[in-house]
Amino acid sequence: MKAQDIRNSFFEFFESKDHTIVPSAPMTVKNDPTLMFTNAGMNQFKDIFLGNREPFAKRVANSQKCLRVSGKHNDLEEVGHDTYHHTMFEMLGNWSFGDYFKKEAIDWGWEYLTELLGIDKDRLYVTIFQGDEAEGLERDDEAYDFWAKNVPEERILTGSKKDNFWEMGETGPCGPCSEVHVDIRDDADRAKIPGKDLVNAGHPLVIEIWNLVFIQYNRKADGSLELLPNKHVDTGMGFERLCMVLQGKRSNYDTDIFQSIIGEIANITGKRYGANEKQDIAMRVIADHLRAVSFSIADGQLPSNNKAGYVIRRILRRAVRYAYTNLEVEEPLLCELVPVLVDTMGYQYPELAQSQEHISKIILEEENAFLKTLGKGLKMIGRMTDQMRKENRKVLPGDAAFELYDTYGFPVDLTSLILKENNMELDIKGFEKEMKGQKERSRNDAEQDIGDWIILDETKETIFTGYDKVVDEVIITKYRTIKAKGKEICQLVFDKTPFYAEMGGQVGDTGYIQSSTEKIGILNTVKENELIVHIAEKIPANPSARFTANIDLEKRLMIANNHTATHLLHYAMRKVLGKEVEQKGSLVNADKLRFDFSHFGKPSKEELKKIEEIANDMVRKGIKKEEHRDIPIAKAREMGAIALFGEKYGDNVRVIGFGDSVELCGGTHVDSTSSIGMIKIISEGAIATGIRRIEAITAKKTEEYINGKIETLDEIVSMLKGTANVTDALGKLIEENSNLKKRIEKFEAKAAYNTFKQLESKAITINGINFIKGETGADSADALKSIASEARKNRENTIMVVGANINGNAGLVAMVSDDLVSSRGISAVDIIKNISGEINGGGGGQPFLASAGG
RNA sequence: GGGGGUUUAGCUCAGUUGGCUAGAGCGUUUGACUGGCAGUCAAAAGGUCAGGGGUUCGAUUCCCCUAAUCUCCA
Repeated sequence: MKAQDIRNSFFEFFESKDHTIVPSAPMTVKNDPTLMFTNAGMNQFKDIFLGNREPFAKRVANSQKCLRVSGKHNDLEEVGHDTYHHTMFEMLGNWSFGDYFKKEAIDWGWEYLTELLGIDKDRLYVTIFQGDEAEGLERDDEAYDFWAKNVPEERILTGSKKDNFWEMGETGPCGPCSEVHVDIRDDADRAKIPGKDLVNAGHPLVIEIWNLVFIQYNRKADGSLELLPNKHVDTGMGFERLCMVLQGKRSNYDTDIFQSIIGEIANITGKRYGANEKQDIAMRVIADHLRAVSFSIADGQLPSNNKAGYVIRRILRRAVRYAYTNLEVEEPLLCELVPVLVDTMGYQYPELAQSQEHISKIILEEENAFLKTLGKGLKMIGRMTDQMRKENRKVLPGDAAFELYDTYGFPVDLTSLILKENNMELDIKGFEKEMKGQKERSRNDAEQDIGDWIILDETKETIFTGYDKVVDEVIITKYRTIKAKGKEICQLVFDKTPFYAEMGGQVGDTGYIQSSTEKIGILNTVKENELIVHIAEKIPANPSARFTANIDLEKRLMIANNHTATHLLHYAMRKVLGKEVEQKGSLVNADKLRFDFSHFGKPSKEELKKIEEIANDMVRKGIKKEEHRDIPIAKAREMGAIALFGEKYGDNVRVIGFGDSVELCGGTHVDSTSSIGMIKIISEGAIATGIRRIEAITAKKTEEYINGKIETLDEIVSMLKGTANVTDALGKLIEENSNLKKRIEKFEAKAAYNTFKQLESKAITINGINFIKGETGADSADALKSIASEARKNRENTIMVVGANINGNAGLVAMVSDDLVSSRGISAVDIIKNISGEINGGGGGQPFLASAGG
């Protein structure tokens, strides 16, 4: 059975059980401070579990692309060394939101695996939660009973809290879970040790394939558990493992999902998979990481130097490192593999196929950059080993290796390898100590104390009224405080709010709320998943009061100007530069707008001018806003609305149109484009391969900008005595200036020579050495030095000391001609040190020329 | 978010207790050799030493701030 057929059979099975099949959410996560990447199928439903959003369907199933590389689940360092760890994987899942519970979840799970897929029942084991005394939790007898109807009792095992109690995080929904394990060893091995002894024991061929989570509790900040009113089912089945089982393989990497990629690696490198363990590891690493990086880029997360982007960069570099050491590949390799990946996965994930060219280019760029980093590191480590050899040392100190790693990004295992090749070793303990210190610092910094929500009102969803209102009557439904680094952040949630929460590049609103007794500033508004959270100055003395919420109007208007201008520029760019221009990110605040877009090559000045022209024509026409709220996404597409890849849209969307510019957008806009006044692009540049950024301003900011420019120009014109052609006049001036400079230099050199000559005529002889001294009219230390240099150029057997009044300070320069320095060891520095006391100063320099001041 | 590094000519980089009139290689321009090109030799142009502030007689060098960039940790 091909991978694609297996995926489809899952969808068809749960469709027949009245489930709605939904597409995978993007692998990159926005609006959730606790999560950078989707790491489980349930992420996109988190708000439903938390009770912040009503479910759109009671039963849902999907295949979710996941990435596990940071935080609680971090398998990165395992990947490649065994046959089943992955960074990116697909998770098949079925979900019940307050609908069916343990019975159906268990029955259907068993039915799908054994009847539909025909997995041998003798090879399956299930586990249930054994209970936990400390938590006051009992054994999950319910689950046991339902399993017992399908499975012989000796195949039902119990598991501890670690394996069989699932928690989303420190706080939040949780509950017991039941896992299905499969034993794919051959019969001889199975006869020797019974499979049930190997369940959850880390055996690569006795593995968990499905986890059924029964969410029935909520974990509070104080650690206690409370029963949820609505119980949910959350299941996850690792797709790659399932394929391995069904295709009769012993390794995930032997399935058709990975084999095409590995085949291509073998093809390019000329090495055979299966011939050599070290090379096999590298090939698995590369195949796995290629998927993670490519999908991430397709979802809009490019490799970069911090946060999520940095995680992606690290994955990519790990792959390059393995290619470099184990496969001896010293040129970009991953970028060559993208087409094969698109061939095998593009049908299920069209976003991948769409950005193929872009992905290849980005990866190529990254690979080159890292190969350069490696080259630098190799040079440094070469210097270190040379030094060690000289000093006859064999052990590289841990802090040196740490510096290589921490500051220059040179992988420590490579350091270790190179040392070994030189018959040296690494003080690994010292390295780890440094590493621990680094982690400590970061942890201390990140420490924060999140309080429980204090719930005043059971209203779940905040209604956003800010499209129509700027002031609204609200009540606080819940609030909490977060302590971090001695600062306290107060968060408020309302039943409804005119405050726009930071989203889609548009910054959050600020303003204040007021009751009959107090007024509290709102410093920012952010989204946590779907929850609109107001960051307040403080918690109100009486949180149950009624409040009037007021947004900062002036700021909101500027933001709206800039957001609408972004749409107009986007439209104009697609018109001028072509339809392949796609938005890759944007920032809209009260001061300016920033817009990143995909485009290869620099737009010409004329093109930029044309873009501005088209957008400003639309501004002047005073086009009225056309807004459609809550229309089906299919209809929006019919209207020609531009949607963004890597963005999660619900079934119903909001469409904003200004004339021919039509976009899906949740932001706030002006009623008529005339409010924008004028759009001015103030910068354009590249930020990554194939990605460029423009910045622009609108309305009053444009006026200020243009007036500022005109003022400067006026000043220049008046300085040039009102000349007609400023550029010509300036050009002439610059040329003249440079000619004059050259002439002055010549004169100064000549003057210096003359001064030298003049002083030389008064030279005296001491101990057979010509001695020249005197005060000069030089006005800078450099001029003094010039005079002394003339002497050095023209005379042997000479010592010279000259002085001058330089801006009220005494300046002295001493010169000793080269022959005296080398033959008699006389140093100008000694001379200058001796005499600088006379002028109350200090000095120094080289043996032949030294200066002092005082 | 925190730690460390980097920023010097168009490019790649030197510059060692603070003082050399700030250098090299490549590239550019010009000249010579050659039938022409490649090449070799010679010469020249090209620097607000990232920006701002401070210490000092004097800062590319030391200290502080800002920005960009790299890197590690979270």
